[in-house]
Amino acid sequence: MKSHAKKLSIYNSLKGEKLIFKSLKDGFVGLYVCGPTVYSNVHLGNCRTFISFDMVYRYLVHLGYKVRYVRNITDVGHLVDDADEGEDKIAKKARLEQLEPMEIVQQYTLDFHKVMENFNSLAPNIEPTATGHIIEQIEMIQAIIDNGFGYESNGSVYFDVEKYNESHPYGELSGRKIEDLISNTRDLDGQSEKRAPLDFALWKNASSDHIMKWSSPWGVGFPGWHLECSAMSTKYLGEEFDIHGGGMDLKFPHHECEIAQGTASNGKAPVQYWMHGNMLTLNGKKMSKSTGNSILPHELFSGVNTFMTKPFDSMVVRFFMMQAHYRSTLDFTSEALAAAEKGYARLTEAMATLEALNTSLESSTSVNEMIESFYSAMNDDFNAPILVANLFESVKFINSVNDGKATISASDRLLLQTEMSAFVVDVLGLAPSVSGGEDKLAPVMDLVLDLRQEARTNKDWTTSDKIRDGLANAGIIVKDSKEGTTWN
RNA sequence: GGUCCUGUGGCCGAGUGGCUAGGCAGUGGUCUGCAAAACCAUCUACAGCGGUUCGAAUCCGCUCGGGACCUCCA
Repeated sequence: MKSHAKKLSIYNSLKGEKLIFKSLKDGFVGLYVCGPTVYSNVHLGNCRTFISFDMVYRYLVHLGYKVRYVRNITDVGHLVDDADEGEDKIAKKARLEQLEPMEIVQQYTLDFHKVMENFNSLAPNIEPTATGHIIEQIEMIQAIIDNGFGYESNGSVYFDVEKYNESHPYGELSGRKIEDLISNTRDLDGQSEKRAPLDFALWKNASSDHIMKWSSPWGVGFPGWHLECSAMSTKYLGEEFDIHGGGMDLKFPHHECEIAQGTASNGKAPVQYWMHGNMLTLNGKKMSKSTGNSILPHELFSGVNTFMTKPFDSMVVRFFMMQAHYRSTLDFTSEALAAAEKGYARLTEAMATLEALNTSLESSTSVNEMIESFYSAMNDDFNAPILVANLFESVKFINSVNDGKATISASDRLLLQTEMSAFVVDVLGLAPSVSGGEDKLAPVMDLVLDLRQEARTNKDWTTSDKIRDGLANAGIIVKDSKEGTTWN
């Protein structure tokens, strides 16, 4: 464990303040993140949350924690309509497309994995599915019933929110009072199976034509949505674990229900630190599948979409996201992406420059201080934008050394190289994209640039510029400097 | 309607009771055969009105604007 690990503070949504992070078990962190519902392609807004927590995971690992990172796949259980006449999203989609539910699940799970890989997001240690944990969910429901917080009604089981609220505060995460919730609940049909409108489903009775269903002590049915996360986080991380993350929009009711379910089933609040990532906006509005205000990753990479003027690389998009704090909304525009693209190029070029930098006996600036600034940024609730700003201070320094206006010692160069790479590649997860086929191109470029250099020596500017412009048309930028000519 | 968040310069975004993040764009230089890159310098800010304070963009109140949740949502 790095000494910096002791200084990490995290904004805990439950307390509403930044607190020094202390894991339940020294050196170990249990991290649970609510994953996607695989009933359609993940859009960029979904990706932001997962990328944010990928960064969190990466930094915890960088600090030396042994992290068990669990992120679920929801492949059943989201009710499309009001809970009383609910139909699960996956089942609905399956009916529409005449497919097996698990076909839908497979298709979009693969898509999700591909997209996350594109964004250089690390796979979680465990990626459990809701359908794979029906037994665990049934057991948890039984425990909730046994403890007096759940009741059966017509083959369905509901969580008794008001009963729970008598002994535990319901709404503490989202800052709601139960009286307000009751008075603000929409009108429901009188024939509700629920005792109270606030009660939420733990298990839903399935009608005969429902295609995803399982046997349970209460009859054939399917689990309620909120339950899977409780069951799976308990199974893999324990009744109490360190960090639970997810999008801001899941705070209520989903996460509130998780707290209630965990507490009702085993008497303990499950989570130490709740973390919520903010929304990605498009045209100033939350990105959302249902409203159509969303963009898919591949549409962004290919440039085929109505929002952006050109295609953007996945690493540029990731860099762009890292320039905003995870708790702030981030607005997605073509102009902002283009700015990020240039900034990212500058950062990666400086890192390449650093490797070849001439060294001196001493450094003209404190490299140690620079590196400390990387840590202090990230230790302040994973403040990636400050880290990026501090990295650019280093970029400036590197370029100054390259210009002969500043100096760096050999040991500092090595140190800076190691740490910049650690923060840019390992923590921010920015992997300079590997372009294939360069092996064959390199000798060709050597030849072409050789010919151009001959022309330049002969002051044959027409020929040398023709070569440079021609290469530029092919997407290869040639740069001349005192040390020679470079290209990319 | 209820609860909560937010309003920063041309754009994106940090931050915070006094020391004007950062990126992109702009302007003027240096360098260069010319470019590009880089470096140096530099211009646009803290929604409005009032209050607290020696001092507020930062705290408080009001007004106006934007957003989220309250129903599936990352």
